[in-house]
Parts: sequence; C-alpha cells; structure tokens
Amino acid sequence: MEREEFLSVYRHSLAHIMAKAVIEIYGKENVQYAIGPQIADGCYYDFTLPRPVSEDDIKVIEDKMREIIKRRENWTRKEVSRSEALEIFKDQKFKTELINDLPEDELITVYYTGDDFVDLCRGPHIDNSQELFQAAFQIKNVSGAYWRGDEKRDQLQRIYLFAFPSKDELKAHLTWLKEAQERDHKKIGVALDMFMFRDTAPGMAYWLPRGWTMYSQLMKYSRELQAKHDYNEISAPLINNKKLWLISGHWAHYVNNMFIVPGKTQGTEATDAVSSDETAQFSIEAEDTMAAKPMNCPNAMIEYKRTMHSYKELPIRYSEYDVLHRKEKSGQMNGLFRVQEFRQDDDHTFVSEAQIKDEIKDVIAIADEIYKTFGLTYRAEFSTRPDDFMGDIESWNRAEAALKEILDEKYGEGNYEINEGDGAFYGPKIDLQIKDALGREWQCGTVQLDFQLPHNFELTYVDQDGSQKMPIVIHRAIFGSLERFIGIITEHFKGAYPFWLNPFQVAVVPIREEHNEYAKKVEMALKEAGIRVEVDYSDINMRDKIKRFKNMKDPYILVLGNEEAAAEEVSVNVRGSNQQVRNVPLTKFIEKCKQLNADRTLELPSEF
RNA sequence: GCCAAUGUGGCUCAGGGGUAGAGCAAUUCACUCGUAAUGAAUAGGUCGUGGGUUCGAUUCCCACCAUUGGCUCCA
Repeated sequence: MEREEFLSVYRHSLAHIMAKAVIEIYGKENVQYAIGPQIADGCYYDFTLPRPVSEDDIKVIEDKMREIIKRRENWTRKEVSRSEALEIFKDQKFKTELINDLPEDELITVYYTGDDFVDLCRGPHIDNSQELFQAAFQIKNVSGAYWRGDEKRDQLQRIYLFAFPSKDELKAHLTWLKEAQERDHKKIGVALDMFMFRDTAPGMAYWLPRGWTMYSQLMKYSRELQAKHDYNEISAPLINNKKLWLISGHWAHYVNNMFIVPGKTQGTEATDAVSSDETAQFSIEAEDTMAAKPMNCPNAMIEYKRTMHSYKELPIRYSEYDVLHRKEKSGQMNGLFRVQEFRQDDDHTFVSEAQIKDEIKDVIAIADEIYKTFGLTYRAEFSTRPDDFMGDIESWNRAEAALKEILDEKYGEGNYEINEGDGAFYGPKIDLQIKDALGREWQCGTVQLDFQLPHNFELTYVDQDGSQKMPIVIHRAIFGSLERFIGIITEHFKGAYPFWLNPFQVAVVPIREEHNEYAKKVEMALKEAGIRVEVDYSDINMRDKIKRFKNMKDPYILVLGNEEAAAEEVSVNVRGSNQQVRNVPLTKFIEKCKQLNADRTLELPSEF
C-alpha cells in the first residue's frame, strides 16, 4: 500500500475509533455523530455531546481509544439498502440526513467495528483494530464547528486528532509544531520591538519605531517598482460621507464590515468633553453619517471622474497606500494576519477591454518580482463567474479567457486552482495564497476585474470613433495587506529579515569609551551611505552590547577597538553565526552594504 | 457571530480564600580592549474591567473586554 493511501486508511479508521470511544464514554443515546474525515496531520470527528469536552475528558478519550484498539476487533464492511441504512441510523439525525442526500444509485456501505459500533462510510478501512497497534495519535484540540460548514445549522464539537504511523513520526510532527510556534510573528514582533496591540484599538497595530522603519521600506520598495511600471500614486479621505458608500454598493453589501460614524439628528453641540449633551441623538440615517473606508476603490472612481478621459490615456493606474478599516466579527482577529486597520499596496487601473490581457500580464510580472525578492512561494487561485454575476456574459467570457490564458502561460495548465463560480459578482479574480509558519494559508495578492463599479459611478472614456465607452477597472494588490505580509515574512525569516529590510542594518559596538570617537565616524559614514545604523556608546562591557544587538537580530555588528580605529577598518560579526570577519576596510564594508541595498539581496554575505 | 482556553510588574511565567513571587528587562554602583547572558543593591503590581458570594476575593461565581486555537467569513 502506498504511504499516502496507508495514511488515509488508518487515519480514517482512527476517526471511527474515536467516535466509538466517545460513544462508549458519553452513552450512545447522548451522542449524535456527524462526520470524521482525515486531514493533513491526522483526522477529526464532529459530534453533538451532552456537555463540552474538557481537558480531563481528552485524556479519558485517548485512553478509551487505546483500550478499544487492544480489543482486536474485526472491521466488517456491509452493503445495505437505503431503507436498511435509515433503520440502522434511525436515531442519528446527521447520518440520516447524509443517507437521504446520497444519489439514488449510490451503493451504501456501513462498517462495523466490533458488534456494537457501526458507521456510515465508503471506506476502505483496516480489517482488524490490531493493525493500529503501531499507530501514534494524540488529541490535538477541541473546537466548535458547524454542521456542513453552515453557521445557521447545528454547532458541533469537533475533536482533532494528530495521527501518524509511528511514535517517531508523531514526535517529529510535534517538534515541527513547536518550532513553528517559535516563528509566530506575534512573539517575534514583540521581542524585536516591531509593533504592539492594545485594547484601546482592537485588531489595530501600534507600529513602534523599528517596525515602522521596516513598514516604510516595504512601501519604498513598492513605490520604486511601481514607478517603473508607470503607476501614479494618489491619496484620498479616510472617512467618507455615506452617499459615497450608497453609490459604490458598500452600504448594501458591506456595511457590517464598516466602522460607521453616525450623523446627528438633533441636539446642540456638546460644551465639554465630559458632560456631553444628553439630548443629542445620533443615527446612521442622518445625512451627515460617515464611514471609515474599508476599500480604496470608490475614491479612486471619484478621482477618475474629475475629468473626461480619452482612450489615449488608458491604462490609467491609480495606486495608493491609504489606511483602511474593516470591522471584524469577534473571534476573527489574529495578530497581524487579520486586523481591523491596514494598508494595502493597492491599485485601481482603468483599461479598455482590449488592454486587459497585457495589463494583467504586467501585474503578474510585478507580483513575480516581489515574491522572488522575499523568496516566497505562493499558490494561485482563479475564481470564475458566479450565478449572480453582473454585466454581460460576453464580456465575462472574454475576460475569463484572457485571465486563463495568462495563468496557463505563467503557471502551466493545472498548476493553479480553479474555483468555478467563486468570483465576485462584479468580476473574475486571481488570488495568491501564502502559507504561515503553521501552514495556514492567507490571501495576499489579488487581481480582480470589475465591471460593476465603472457602472455604478458611470465612468466613461471617449474612444477613437468619438463614442462614449465604459472602462473596466482592475483592482490589484501584490503584498495585499502590508500588515498581513509583514506577519508572513516575519514567520518566513523567523525575524532575521534580509539586510535591505531589517529595521537597523548595522550595529556598532565601540569596545571602550575611548573608541566612541571612531565609532561616531563610522556611524556618520554609514548614514551618509543611506545605511540604517545604531550605535551603543554607553559605558558597559562590549559583550553586553553585542548581546543586545544579537537579540535584535541586526544583520551586521561592527566591533571597534584600537586596531580598527588605527587602520580605518571594521570587525564584522555576521548574523546567524559567531564568526568574525576582521580587518575589513570601512570603505569596502560600506560599498558592500550599498550593494546589498541596491540589489535587495536575500542572502547575508560574510565576505567583503 | 459560534465552541473552547487564557488574562498576575515592560517581557516570560509560578502561585493561590487571609491585601503577591521568580527570571529577563529597568535604575544605581562596581567590573569592562576583543565578539551572546559579570556581581551587588534599588525600584516597579489596586493579579484585564465591573458586579456578586464571604468577616475577608487576585484566588470562588456571573457579566463584559481583550487575546489565542478552531468554525464561519475575508486582505
């Protein structure tokens, strides 16, 4: 049996063992068991139980599973008719629903584990529980889950299980998990003084000097690159009157994700901040109701509309890095990955239909260059026309064909995922997904075609024949949210960012106070060359200075003593090792740093 | 929004019905010319917030807030 097949068979079988254990513990009449599929590192099973599963229960369930396996029970496959199946599971609502939803001609099979447990399943399974003797498993955690992933339906308790063919493999997985948790950007970001969160602004990062330095470098990089591709940056108001959101459609489709500032319907001005006017009433129906922008697009439309446009101007690319606010339901926030305030490397490009393909191609080229700079790999997803699409079907077909052609050229047919009918109602889209340290995927880049907004805002351009045409809008972001992207790269680099990006690039350690003068000279020379440098002039042991800079993961630490001062040299301590590179001429070191900045090099050289 | 867990000095965490403890960090002093944790002393906390139970709550109960892991939804 292939390893993959083996994994799927016995992980799946372990899910049944878990169900059997849970039923024996809680009593069959108290348990509704739903589904128990295998997943990447094990399996899970969904139940409704008489009470929540506690820490103590977890141990009990694990022990019961081991006990069941030791019974060496036979697993028996049985083909049954629909009515037999319904009879077997007559007290099980989820199984009954599953059976009723099976196609008419579907062969229904059930598996007996021992005489007292039966589950609806297409298999295949092991023949006897003793085949699981070597298997290593451990309950991972318990969480809530919705029946059939529908939040309007039953809330189930999902018990996750790690499951591997051997104890060593389980142990290796747990080690991996522990290491992954050490990459957590929430930990590293705090340790490196990058950012913080406070409940004075839930889900909104406070950027500290180091973190903001890096944030600025990302924007600088993005701006430089996009300038080469003829993008024009704009900026627009952070809060807009409700009338804008009514036109854009956000008030109808997105209002639950917006921070609203209700207008005043009656009352006088408050006279002081402490005792405000109690007669004042606020309502989102008031005309002066405002909302913080969750997206940049509507304002970009407003700027486009300022003047008439000729076909000769297209494509018009409006990029922007403005702050966006999106209100999240509680429980959705996650460090920098999911926040309520963020910036995107956003852009709205106005094109004619004929320009779509070339424009998207250029976008993909930019994306490629950016991701390559960070050494990130991503997965592309193509989402096509949904049922409630807007616009004419011919435009959709042409747009989708253009996107598909680009994707095929770029990634090769079949090397990207196609989500049929999953596009936005206003246009098809390409999303780029990147994994975090724990293997969770996050959408970063996105390229979306939009037929709707130009319509809502009645955008036009004058075509060659003098007729009024409606442009198509391309929304795109490559980093996506800069916050999310910084979270991703923090985990990717484990806080040891590339030289060009690190908050401080060079740290300087004068060995004793009498070397401060030379250190100052080195500092100024580095700053002159545009290199971000920090120096510790304090009167403490050099080891302490080095320790602090190492903890902050500065790429190069320069140690300066008599020898260096006399020869205008530096001694370089390279991040990631304790090797010292001695007798490097200062000018040579600076040239190297400038080169690393210019090339945005990923590797950190230890030769100068 | 739902299920569960967590919240103790700047950070990491221990403790537990009788008004709090460690390590790191900070401050002061000493040490300090060769590459990652020198020594001593000092200071710092109404134990997330608000109620309740109790003679007494940081500890038990309730609500709320925030965070984490999932579900759902998204950049």
